[in-house]
This record gives sequence, C-alpha cells and structure tokens, in this order.
Amino acid sequence: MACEKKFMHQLRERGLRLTPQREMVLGVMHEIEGFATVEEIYGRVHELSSSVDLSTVYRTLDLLQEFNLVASVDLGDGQRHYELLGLHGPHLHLVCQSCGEVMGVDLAVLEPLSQQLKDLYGFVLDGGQVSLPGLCEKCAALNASRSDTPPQN
Amino acid sequence: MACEKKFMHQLRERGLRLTPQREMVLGVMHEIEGFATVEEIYGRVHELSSSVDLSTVYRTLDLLQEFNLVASVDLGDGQRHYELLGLHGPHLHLVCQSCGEVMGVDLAVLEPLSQQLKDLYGFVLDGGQVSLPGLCEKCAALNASRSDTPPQN
DNA sequence: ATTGCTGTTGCGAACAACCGCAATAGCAAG
DNA sequence: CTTGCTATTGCGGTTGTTCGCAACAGCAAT
Repeated sequence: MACEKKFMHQLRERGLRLTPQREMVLGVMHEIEGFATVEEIYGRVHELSSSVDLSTVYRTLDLLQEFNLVASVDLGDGQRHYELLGLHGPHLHLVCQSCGEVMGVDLAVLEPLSQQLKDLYGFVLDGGQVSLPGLCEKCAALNASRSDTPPQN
Repeated sequence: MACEKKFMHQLRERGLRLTPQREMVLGVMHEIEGFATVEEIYGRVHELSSSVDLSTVYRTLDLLQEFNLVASVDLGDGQRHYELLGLHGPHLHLVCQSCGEVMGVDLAVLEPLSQQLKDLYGFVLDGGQVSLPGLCEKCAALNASRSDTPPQN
C-alpha cells in the first residue's frame, strides 16, 4: 500500500516510528468509506487488538492529519469526523449546517481567494484544512421557500 | 444600547424572553476587547451575580451567535472564543495555525468564491461563520526561511 | 548482551462543552 | 389574585478530547 510506505517515510523523517498501533489505525482507515468518527475507528482497531488505547488512536489520527494522509472535518455535531485522503488528496469540505451533508470539492476553487488573501494580507491559506459552512442545494431551496416566499398555502 | 434592543427584538420574535442573565452576558461582551473565552465571560458574569450558571452562559452565547450578535472562532486551542459583532458586523476570520493570531477581514473577499460555489454546486456559503486556517505573514516568512531556503548559513 | 537514550503506549485524570431534568419565573387569560 | 402554559434556569451528570506520567519498546553505541 502506497499509503503505508508514505506514512513510514514521513515518520522516519521526523525520527518517529511505525508501530503496530499506528499501522492498525491506518489500516482501519482504509476499510472505511467516507467519514468515520473516532468511536468507529477505535471500535474497529479494538477488534483487531483489544489493548490499543483510545488516546493512541487520537494521537495517531493527529499524526496522519499532519502528514496530510487524513483530514478531519467538524460537522458541528460535537464529534470530529476523519476521512482518508488516499486517492483524491486534500480537498475542500462544504458542510451543510442544516442536514450535515458534506461535499468534497477540489481545492482549485480556492485559488483566487488564496491569491487575494496573500496579496492583501500576506496570509497563506491552508486549503486542505478548510471546511466551509453553509447550506446545500436542497436545504437552501427548502429554507428559501419557508422564509422568503412561501410557495403555496 | 442598540445591541440590546436588537437582541430583545429578535428574542421576542421567537417567543423568547430577555432575562437578567442574558442581559448580563451581552453586557459583559461589550466590556471585552476582541475575543474572550467562555471562562472569561463566565468569570465576569459571575462577579455580577454569582448564581448564574455556566450552562446559561453557553446557552446565551449560542443564542447571540444565532442572532449574529456574536461570532465564535475556533483557534484550535480546544477552547471556543467569542467576539462581539457590535459595529463591524459579521466578518471572516483568518486564523494563523502557528501563532494563533486572528485577523478580521471583510466578507467581500468571499464574494467570488461564494458565487462560484453557488453556481457549481448550489451551495450557499454562510460567510459570517467562516474561519480560514493558514499562516499569517510573519509565520509564513519564518516557515519559508526554515524549510525552503535557509537564508544564510 | 548491556547500557543509555528517546519515542511510544496505556492508564487515569483533567478539561471544555453539552444535555436532561426538575424547579422556577414570567406572562396571559380567566 | 389565581391558574395554566411555556420559557428559562441551576444542577448534576455525560460526552468527546486532551494531558501528564510512569512503564515499556526500539535502536545505537559500547
């Protein structure tokens, strides 16, 4: 798995080690479609080896995030959600405040904004960490009809 | 205080009441420059009336945020920070991942992105809730010199 | 193999934020 | 004033996340 090799490399570069626990967390992330809560991830890891601690899972996920192998998204439900960045690489997350749906979007759309922030304020945007709150298409339509122009009643 | 009138109005519209506790929280927010943690806010409220509960402060801040009188920013330090939106109104927050500095920026810079997200995905961005992670000018310069081109050695 | 160093882990406790519930307070109608 | 309704509060407990620490494991040099 290319991912694991990459992980090991990045660890080595910083004088860190690839331990069984870290291997398991990364492995579990591969088995998961889309997002997973820490609870889910911990659950699966625990099945493989029941002695792995929750803290270790958190710490490993932090590492994976630093290495851009994993992204965390705050859906606003008091629980962090993690996603493997295997193939697609870092991307932007559009999070619907109403239904919680998440949409992954190519970082390219941020390019103009990123440039402008750099020019105006010298601020270097980290696009891979961005998640934008708002309303998805459905919820926006629903919202508009409820408050602006009640369609038929 | 215009703010308080506005608060009362918005409360009334939803069948809610302006209680002393809510008044105090809003009052305290006025006394504070820039950002404040819940701990700080609770501390000040507690001085005024020692029986006010922490939960009430949280709940009131949630309300104020819904009403766009207050904005919360996640600085990444496991503590939410609140800011009064008295004069300036909602704005975008640029948060430096390295030094934690926050820069308030006019929502106008989001306009093109907002339009594009709407056109491409039907997603309606809520600019007032956005905070963008990255590096401020200083930290970016510092970072560049450390990893890319060590200036002189 | 032994020693020393450093990264890593599990454990327990801390912390911030939130929730459910029963008691209270405000308000409107009778 | 009394009654009934609903919003609000304080309280205690729960959740999700992080921290400190001492024990452990990997590796390099002796």
